[in-house]
Amino acid sequence: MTVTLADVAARAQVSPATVSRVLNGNYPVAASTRERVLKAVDELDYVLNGPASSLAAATSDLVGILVNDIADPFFGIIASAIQSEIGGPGGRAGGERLAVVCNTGGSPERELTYLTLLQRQRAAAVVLTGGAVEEGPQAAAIAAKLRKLADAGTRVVLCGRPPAPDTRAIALTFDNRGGARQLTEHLIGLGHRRLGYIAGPEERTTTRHRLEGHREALAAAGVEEDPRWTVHGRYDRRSGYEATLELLRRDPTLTAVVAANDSVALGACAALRESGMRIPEDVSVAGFDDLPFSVDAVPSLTTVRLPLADAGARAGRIAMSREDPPPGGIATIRGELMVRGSSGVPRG
Amino acid sequence: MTVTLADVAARAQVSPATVSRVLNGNYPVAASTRERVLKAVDELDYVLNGPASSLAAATSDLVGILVNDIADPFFGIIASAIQSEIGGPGGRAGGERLAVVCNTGGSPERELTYLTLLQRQRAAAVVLTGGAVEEGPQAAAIAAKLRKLADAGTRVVLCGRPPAPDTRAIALTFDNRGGARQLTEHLIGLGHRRLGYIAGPEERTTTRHRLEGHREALAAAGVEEDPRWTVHGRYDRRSGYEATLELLRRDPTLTAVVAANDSVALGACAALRESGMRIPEDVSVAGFDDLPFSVDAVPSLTTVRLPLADAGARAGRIAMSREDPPPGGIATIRGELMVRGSSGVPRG
DNA sequence: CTGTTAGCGCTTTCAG
DNA sequence: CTGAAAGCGCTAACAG
Repeated sequence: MTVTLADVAARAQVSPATVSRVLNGNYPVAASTRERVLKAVDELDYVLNGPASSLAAATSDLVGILVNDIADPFFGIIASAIQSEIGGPGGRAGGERLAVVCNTGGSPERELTYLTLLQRQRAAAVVLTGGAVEEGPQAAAIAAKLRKLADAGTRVVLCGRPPAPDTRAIALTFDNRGGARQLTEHLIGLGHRRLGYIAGPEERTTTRHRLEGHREALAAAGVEEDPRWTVHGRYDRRSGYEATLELLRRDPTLTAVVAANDSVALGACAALRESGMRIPEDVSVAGFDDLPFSVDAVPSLTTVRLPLADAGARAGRIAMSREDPPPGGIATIRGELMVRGSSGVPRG
Repeated sequence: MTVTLADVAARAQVSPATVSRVLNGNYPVAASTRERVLKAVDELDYVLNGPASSLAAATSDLVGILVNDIADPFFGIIASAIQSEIGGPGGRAGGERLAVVCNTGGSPERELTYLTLLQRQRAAAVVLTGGAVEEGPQAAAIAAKLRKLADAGTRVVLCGRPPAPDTRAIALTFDNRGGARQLTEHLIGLGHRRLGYIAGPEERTTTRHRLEGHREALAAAGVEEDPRWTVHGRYDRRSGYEATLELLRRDPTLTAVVAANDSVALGACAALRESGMRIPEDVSVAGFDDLPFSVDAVPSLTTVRLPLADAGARAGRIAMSREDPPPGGIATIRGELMVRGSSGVPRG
């Protein structure tokens, strides 16, 4: 029923070994033979059996990309960039690699499951994107898994994620702390002293680093922080909306709201507007990431631009060994403060 | 070096077959034996070899999800819903399936490449999302490929994509034509007679259907259309921005702009605002899809809501054979008109 | 309920 | 440059 390599060999009057060699293009084959084989492949409409090939060669063309939330453009942009560097020719068997993205939903359990699945498939490389969860037994299990993957020859790259010690994983980390600090310094420079902060989920590294940067700026300027000014939520719009309402309830005198990311910031804007406050006249708002929609929000959003696509592309090239890993296996990627319409001098 | 099933069998003092059986859980095994095997698996830190397993069983746990643009939440939401129905237990070997999303970038060539790659891997199912390209040799090649996949036992489901005749693929189609028609009828009902239309890329089915719906409404109301009122672009914000500037240049008397989707509509809003026009007082704007950000745009966007998550979930269940396919293999999913702040009576 | 026995389809030395 | 042969690690009858 299904046509195998042996069928192709028979039709091209060569041995299976030869067919394999032309298909993989990793061994000298006479031009005339190659053509004959290719012709047979075409006529028979032959499709290589991936599992058989992977089994025999003990490697595969699968490359996994793990993201926390596939519906969030933050990850979409990174994943897209990674794929563009991976999808191209360069793999074994036919030249193409199967770059696939796996949606973990931010859950360490699912992350672990996907890593195991990828390990089973003997993936050629794995790229983990976005912040990690730092606590709980899962965190250690994930580190252990990364180590095993690396030991088994799978290339492991972290993109927008802090380094994982003792795992041999290459890390391209965003300087979330520094970016957040710059952003809050900007607000303080404008005269703000009462700043609300909408943080992401508690246990994530990204959340912690951004919050720390914010507090560093506050401390450096001698601004005392009120515990009521920090609220935790998720990295989405709705969360920003709700958190802002909560902040306003706790302290209506706030003059600025700093959000964990741009989506949250837009939710914050909506909540402020509905509460009858103007942006930035009454309250300034700032986001993080500089996703495409942030420029033409109304008013346009002050935020920190992260070079998502560049970082993703670089991670992809490193995963494909087309670019050398950074010295020490760790690179820190800085963000750039984008001052726009949503931030201004405080009212009153 | 790497531990195999035979090693586990030796340690648990059973045959390899038995180990396989407990791992796959598809065959009766004595509880005591099972425990012994599981213990050995754990102690040896054994990981199933996916390729070997797939080769022997002639199937795999891979499920492919093809999307046009992974950075677009439209696809992210669908993909996420599909994965949530697939990722769960239910596969062979260990219970988990590897649901992976492949980013085609809207290119038929890459779509074909991914389908071939998935075919190689003997994927259990493939879900194609979003509009298709209808012309060119690639279109036929893709149909042929889908047929072959189905013949080889891979379940093929189309989600938000028109049916593919003679391919045995199940289709969950969005009623783009009907939704677009309703939307334009709404605008006409408000009194608009000079409507600009920003269409998507020329050759896509989604583009064509939405445009046709728009024109149907126009024709039904006896509104004559000026060819200058239609501009083609991409499905993104920037495209909406540029197209709107172009429309305004061609005919400054337009009172409404209908966009191919919500992202395009937001770009249109930005362009209008920069041109000094108020929404909806001077120009009404309408989108399509009702993505999450559309409600709290300013003003909130009049659009057509597509039940993206529901459709994705259903596609996922059908792909997993957990839900019966619709009669005839085709289901049409309607959109719902959402009238919001961006549309109003025409000026003057 | 468990063991034995054949392969699944391909890659890869090792010869020629 | 090409062929022969020996597995890769697992599953699936088939017996017991």
